[in-house]
Amino acid sequence: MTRRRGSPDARVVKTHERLAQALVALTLERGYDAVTVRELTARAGVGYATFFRHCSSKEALLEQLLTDTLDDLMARLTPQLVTSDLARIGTLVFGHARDHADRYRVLLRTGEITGLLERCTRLGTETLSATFIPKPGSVVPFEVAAHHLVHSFIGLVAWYLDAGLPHTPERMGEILEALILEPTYRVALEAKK
Amino acid sequence: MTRRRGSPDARVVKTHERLAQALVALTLERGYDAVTVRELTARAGVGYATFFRHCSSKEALLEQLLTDTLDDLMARLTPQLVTSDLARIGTLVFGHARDHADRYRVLLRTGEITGLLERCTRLGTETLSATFIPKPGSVVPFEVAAHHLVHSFIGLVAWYLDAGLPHTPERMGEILEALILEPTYRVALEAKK
DNA sequence: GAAGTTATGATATACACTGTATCAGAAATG
DNA sequence: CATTTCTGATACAGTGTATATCATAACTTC
Repeated sequence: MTRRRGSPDARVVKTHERLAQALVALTLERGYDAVTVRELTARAGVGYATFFRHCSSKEALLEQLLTDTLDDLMARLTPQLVTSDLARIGTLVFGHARDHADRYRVLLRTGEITGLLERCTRLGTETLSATFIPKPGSVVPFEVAAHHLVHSFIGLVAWYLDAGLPHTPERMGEILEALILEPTYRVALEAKK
Repeated sequence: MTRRRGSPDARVVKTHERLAQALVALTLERGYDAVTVRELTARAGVGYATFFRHCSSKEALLEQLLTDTLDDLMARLTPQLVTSDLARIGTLVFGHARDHADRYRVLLRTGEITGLLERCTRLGTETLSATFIPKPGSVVPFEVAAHHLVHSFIGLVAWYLDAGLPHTPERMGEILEALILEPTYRVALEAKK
């Protein structure tokens, strides 16, 4: 039974951490599909049956990894959003990706499984709608601009990780601004009055 | 044994077509992972063992679907590339996607499995390198620009299909130009002299 | 159109992985 | 320290993969 509040059993958190870490490591080694639950538990140093006491499936573990990571990222991002300090968002995201590179690699590489793009697009569209309105007469619909912004942002993060973190988060923030944010704003968006 | 040349056995092509069609249909219905080879052969009206005489696995069938589709697309695109008629590329690609919408949906939805992004990035980078050089002093490296171009292009095609083909290929070509091609060229590329 | 070649269908089988159940023992909480 | 709860080990049924075999049907070539 899950404990309601206060003190989670130390064994539970330890097992969960080991499983998540093993999933990341094995996915990077052999690819997500090739990883079996038996390998996973062996790598984690955990009994086979114990896995199913934590997750209903391998996908559920990945799903929770995404949720945890997104929650952590949003906790750092939200303060910048309320102060409308949009310029720093790029730096923060790329810094977060760098700090959790392996985890990000797994989540981005198995993005279609976790529904990462859909969830981020929803977040991004809501954020955009709060700050911008469609630019009148633009050839680019608002919906397309929002999708493009999120999708190419994620793509840039994925490239950053695949390329082995060749630049600082600040530099990547500048690239993001020049290649994606500024053009999208200029062509399709208008600041809310 | 595979025939060397001339006349491929009519049974082979029929079986292969049925299998490919069944894979597309079932993937759109239940999702790629949920599709089993048994379902596949049942839907295709083909014996179970026959599947493995054509493909080594479900992934191999998907892989071949991607190869066939990319070959067909490139055959239509190449003439435009040599005449440097880059403006028409967008229209051609979106038209091709519209004409083979279900197949595209499957390939884009399972992109990480088929390695679609990697192969398209290679193609796109080669094409770009033939026509453009890095813009001196740009904050955006050539490699990043090439990756961005291809990745966001693919993302726009994927949106087009998910949204249910709400615009004409010509209109999508204009959006592509305004949102992706023009900004990337302006910020990071320079025409070869 | 006939002969020979080749793919197919049906069936059986070995193997791998999943997900669940059980139970004794270890570890954490209060 | 006593009780609760998690864990490890093991067994098991169910499902899906991949291969092998053989009689039959379909196709190509001449």
